[in-house]
Amino acid sequence: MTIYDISKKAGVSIATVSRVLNGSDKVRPATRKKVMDIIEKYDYTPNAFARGMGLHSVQTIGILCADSSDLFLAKAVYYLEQELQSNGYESLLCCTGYNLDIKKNYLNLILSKKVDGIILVGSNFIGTNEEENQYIKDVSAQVPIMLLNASFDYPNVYSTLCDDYTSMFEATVSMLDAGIEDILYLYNSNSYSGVKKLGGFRAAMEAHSVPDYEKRILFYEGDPQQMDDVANYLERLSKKKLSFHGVIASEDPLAIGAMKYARRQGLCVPEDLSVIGYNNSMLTTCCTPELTSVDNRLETQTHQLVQTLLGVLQGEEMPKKSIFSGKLIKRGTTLF
Amino acid sequence: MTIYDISKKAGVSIATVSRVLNGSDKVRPATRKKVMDIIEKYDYTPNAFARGMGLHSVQTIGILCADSSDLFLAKAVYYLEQELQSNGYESLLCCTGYNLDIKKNYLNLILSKKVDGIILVGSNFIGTNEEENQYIKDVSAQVPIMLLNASFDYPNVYSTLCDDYTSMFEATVSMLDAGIEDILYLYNSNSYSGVKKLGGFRAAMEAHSVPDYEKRILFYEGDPQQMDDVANYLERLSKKKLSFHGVIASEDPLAIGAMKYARRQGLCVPEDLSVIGYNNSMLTTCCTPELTSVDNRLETQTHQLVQTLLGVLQGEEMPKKSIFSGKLIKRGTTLF
DNA sequence: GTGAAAGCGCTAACAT
DNA sequence: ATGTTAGCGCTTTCAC
Repeated sequence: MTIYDISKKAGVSIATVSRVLNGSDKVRPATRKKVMDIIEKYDYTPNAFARGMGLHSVQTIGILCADSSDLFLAKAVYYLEQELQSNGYESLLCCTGYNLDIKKNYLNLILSKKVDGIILVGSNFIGTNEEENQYIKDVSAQVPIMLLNASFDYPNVYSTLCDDYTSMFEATVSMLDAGIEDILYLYNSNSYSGVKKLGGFRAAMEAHSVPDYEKRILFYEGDPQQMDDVANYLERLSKKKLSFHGVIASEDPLAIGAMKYARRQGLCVPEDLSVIGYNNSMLTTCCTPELTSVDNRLETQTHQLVQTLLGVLQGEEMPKKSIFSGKLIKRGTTLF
Repeated sequence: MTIYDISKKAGVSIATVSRVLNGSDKVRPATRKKVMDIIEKYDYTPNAFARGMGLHSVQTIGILCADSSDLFLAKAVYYLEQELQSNGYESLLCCTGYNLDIKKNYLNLILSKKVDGIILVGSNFIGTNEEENQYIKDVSAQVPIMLLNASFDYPNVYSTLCDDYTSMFEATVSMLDAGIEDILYLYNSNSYSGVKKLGGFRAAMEAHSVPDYEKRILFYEGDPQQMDDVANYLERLSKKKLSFHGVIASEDPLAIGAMKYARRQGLCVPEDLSVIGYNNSMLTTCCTPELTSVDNRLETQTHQLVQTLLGVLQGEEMPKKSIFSGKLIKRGTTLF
């Protein structure tokens, strides 16, 4: 069923059908109804490809994320999808994995679909050196690039993020103020936000003149979602006489791993060990005691990101960078 | 930059460029190289819309799921995406929400993109009466429909699922055999698999001649992910003198809610209350004790689904229905 | 207000 | 092995 079939059945030209389809006001109501009836009767839907060819925009946004099964990313994608949808945009999702070359390919692939803009979800799309980020510069020449939870200063690139540095700084200070100085910092990513968080932690330790804190900063290599493995890792560590009475993790699952470790060691949380997670995911309320965690206001972020994008697409001047402060949600794994 | 520009610069016809682009073997290597060089030099990417118009297939599969932030669905989507990708297919994801009309719209929308097949993730796409499922019949006339975790017998509709009936039957029997008869069955969906699970539970109760079990079958109306609310719900219930020493839930979060309830009441899990969840999600290892749960072999399912789809697309005759048995993963919330 | 006709960029059948 | 050309289904001038 094509526009020709419909026009024939309705006794009008294809131009008129097209006008009805696109809501032009230059169609007599009677004609419109006649055409609409046929369209509905035959359940006709215009071919998106043919349509996209003529059109400049097809009201579609490309969303790239490394792993849609990650709790944080999945939620972000969901919010974005909903927000875009309610603004009349469709979204095209690609899960790229964490490999740089594959990410590049996907970016080009999604670009060839004539998307109006691209959202990169998660800070893992931004590398630390210029060369790594070249592919973003290239693409930004064609469509606006929106970064969620990352920042990159370049024309036509817009960033929306949580102030992870300050959030982590404050979370750390809370723990220090509670008298815990031997804090283990557990992280698993050197992404943009990963670096910021670590920076915040270090700054807090410096500000409190904690001696020798670097030895308690640990990069966890494995899959953080395997919380038992995280616990194993910490057990091995404690045998090496590295003592700690607090754990701050860059992600909730790592924090849960620390809680598992504590349980195995017969340590009480929070009396013997305080734990703070990050992301305020649903995991925080699954464990006992419930996990104190930093909320990075994901929903606020996604909302703002889409608003900025819509503005940009309408040619308005929009802020290049929107930063929201995070918030420590105090639950049962901390005494303060 | 179009195929015409490239052909001009390379001094060949557009047909030759097209052949190079599509990897035809009827191009002399020298010609191919000449064209490729130009393509790379100008960083040319063919227009996907123009391409899609000519082509019959664009190697794209539409994936519909109600809510990509649901732990189970997110994981399913992820596996599917990876599997399709490694077989040379792209995927187009839409999150539809749970409203029937919106789901229908999305189906049509995704169809208009000329996808080669459509995967409906989660049993909430299949209703209990014929009329609800009409939209699936309509679409199946055009492309194969793959159902994950649901079943619907109709031409060109293929189902891949876990034998939820038997899995739930066996899980229930395990608990009954352990001497617990007053089991609370907590569920929140009357979807295809929801109905199967409940059926399995009932059958087990019948088989053990448990009296009066219907009064302990409870439909939870709220959002199961809000586990505190689930606990509240159960507290209200226990005040109404409904006693139970076991909880079987149709989803892990509901089971976690039950564990929260137990803790508030000062009940020990599993000594005073046994709990079984469903889906074997990552939540099962977040709580204490860890949650016994039914594993529905999601990865096996998604693998099989994609294999079946690929077969169908190649015109092979494939099984209309693939059923895998689930498995009870015993952890700390049960004594058996 | 409506129709005729010229593209949009590509694929594929056909011709050479 | 390569070129020519007719569509694919739609949008959008430009006439009427």
